[in-house]
Amino acid sequence: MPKRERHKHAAITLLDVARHAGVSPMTASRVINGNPRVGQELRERVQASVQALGYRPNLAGRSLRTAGSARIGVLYSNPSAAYLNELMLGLLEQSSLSGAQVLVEKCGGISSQRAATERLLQAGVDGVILPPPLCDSAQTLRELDARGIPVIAVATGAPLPGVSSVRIDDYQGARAMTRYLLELGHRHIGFIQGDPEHTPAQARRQAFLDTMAEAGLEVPGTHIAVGMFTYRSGLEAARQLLQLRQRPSAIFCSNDDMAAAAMAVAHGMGLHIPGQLTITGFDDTPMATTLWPELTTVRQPVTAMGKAAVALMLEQLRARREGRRPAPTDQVLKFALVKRQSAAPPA
Amino acid sequence: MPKRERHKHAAITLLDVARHAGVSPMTASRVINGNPRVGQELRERVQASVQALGYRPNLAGRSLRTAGSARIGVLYSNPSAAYLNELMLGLLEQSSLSGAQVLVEKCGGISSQRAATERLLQAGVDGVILPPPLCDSAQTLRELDARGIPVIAVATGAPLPGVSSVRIDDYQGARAMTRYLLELGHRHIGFIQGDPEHTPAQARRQAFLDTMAEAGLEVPGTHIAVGMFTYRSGLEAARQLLQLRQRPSAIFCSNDDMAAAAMAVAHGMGLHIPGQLTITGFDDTPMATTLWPELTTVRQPVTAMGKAAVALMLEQLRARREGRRPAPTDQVLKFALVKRQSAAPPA
DNA sequence: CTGAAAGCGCTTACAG
DNA sequence: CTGAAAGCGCTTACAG
Repeated sequence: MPKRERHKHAAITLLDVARHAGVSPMTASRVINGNPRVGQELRERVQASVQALGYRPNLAGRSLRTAGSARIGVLYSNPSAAYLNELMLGLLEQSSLSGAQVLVEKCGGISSQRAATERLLQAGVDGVILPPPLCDSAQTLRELDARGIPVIAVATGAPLPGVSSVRIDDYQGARAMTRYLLELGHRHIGFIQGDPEHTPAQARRQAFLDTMAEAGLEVPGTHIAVGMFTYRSGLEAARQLLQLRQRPSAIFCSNDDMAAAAMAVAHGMGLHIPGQLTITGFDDTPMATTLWPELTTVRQPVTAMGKAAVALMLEQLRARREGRRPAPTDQVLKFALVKRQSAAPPA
Repeated sequence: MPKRERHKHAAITLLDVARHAGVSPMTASRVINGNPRVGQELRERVQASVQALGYRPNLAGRSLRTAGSARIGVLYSNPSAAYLNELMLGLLEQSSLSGAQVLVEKCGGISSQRAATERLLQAGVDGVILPPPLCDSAQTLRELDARGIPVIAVATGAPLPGVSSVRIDDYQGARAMTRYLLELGHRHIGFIQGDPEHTPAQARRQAFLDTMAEAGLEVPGTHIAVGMFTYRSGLEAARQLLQLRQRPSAIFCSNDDMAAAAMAVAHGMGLHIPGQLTITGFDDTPMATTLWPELTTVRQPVTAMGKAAVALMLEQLRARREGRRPAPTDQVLKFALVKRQSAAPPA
């Protein structure tokens, strides 16, 4: 086959594998997809052929039949660039793996939510993924539900009944961080909270207060500063906390951006971190490892959450196609307390 | 058709459009792909139908025939998380649009480059995209070339002859920034350079020196500090520059991470930015708008570069398939000088 | 300029 | 447990 010769790296196809193993394409397909209804011997022969030929499935071919042209809309409104970036990475990676198509729409205010939703529906999306803060927008959720479009809320702090979600347990995450600070010996801990309208901010704050209370520690109102999750708001909040007569020995910030700001303020005041002041964050964005000292924070696996959201959506669409009614799923991924250099016992 | 009724949002297919317009699927396809060999009237009818039905092509179907299962390898070694993130976004977006498949391999040292390359070839990739710093690795380039695998170098500072690349003009970018600082009235400008082994670092440095020389300004050796593109190295370099007897009134940092570090150091010394000190960066990463004051920097369109790299690769693969010998292309995207709040005239 | 036929690689029913 | 047939949505030759 001279035509094949020309491009030396023509990809191996399922047919090649089947021939090499001496089975039908169907059997090869079953083995590759982990279908258990295949005899031991054939299974092994196919697996060996896959190895030998270095076979990798062609996703276009697969998706044409399977996830079959599933279209997933992403409606976002105003998250941080870094966050959306990481999320999209997971979304695109998984959809490219599963052969689904991703359509992205941005919307500004509430008014344009309607228009953006319309555009997505017009394009024939089968389901919609909602990153924060839209994941908590009752209006958007209602509208999509009315059209019969399945929705996955990503990173909500309080999943609504009937809505599927992919998230971490913000409450437990903030609890773990608070406990860690207590274990280090801190007693006067300041807290910078995030946008009060966002459910994750609420959960993190509540966890902090509860955990302190359980340890028998009272948190004076002055030790809670309200930020908006932005660096700039973090500057203001940190100044507030660090100018107190009795300065806290540690500041727990509701996200990394505000922690970075707190660090800048502390450095500006000549405070050594973590020698004189412990600062911790939440999210583990790329910024956390850029800073010096590197930030102790709670890792939120954003990319993995993006992948999970697509996988979950595909699963639900498949269920619908088969006539089942998929139950709303609340998928909670694991957070991790990442100990770096910005936290230490109090002086 | 009861089956169709069940999922209300079944996507419109090319066949639907063709029927709606009363033409053959082929004609519809031609119109959608901008093929000029279609009569005016049919063209308009098809376009109207596309609008009316809200048709969006199914990429899986298309790619199966066209970009036809093209596989693009990405071999990366050690860039910053934020950079890789942004680049991958473009890579995945474009490949998902074109229906190409992306396979990613990470390699550590030089030794593992061979192994990683092997793995990609084994998987049947048709071409390889090389982000920095691998884009400048003569060894990797040679190896892939020997196998007849086309390569696209991304963001190299000095494209090698015979190698296709997608990049910005680092020299002109750094030149524009230097000119801007001169226009603001700065004469004593410090420079923090990046990893001396990286070609973009070299180009940026040379542009700074040349532009200063053209303005008749001598740059004392003490005004050049060597960093490694990392935040941490930026701290050290900034301290060095700010402790000079005659402190520069502006510091031009070779990337945003080091600029963020310089800001932290300056704030630590109680210097007001930009009132007492101007600081500028390069790249325009998400960090640039997180900081306060927001960073004046040179925007490198990383996501667009990722898209362009995939598009270029697909074009070259197509040329090969058709028997042509694609000439090496050096695609230079536009940078932009982004003026924010960290730069101002000297006091 | 327009269209009928075939096929990209894979998997879903349908048989045995 | 295994396989022959058909088709997902699109586009590439091949005709006219």
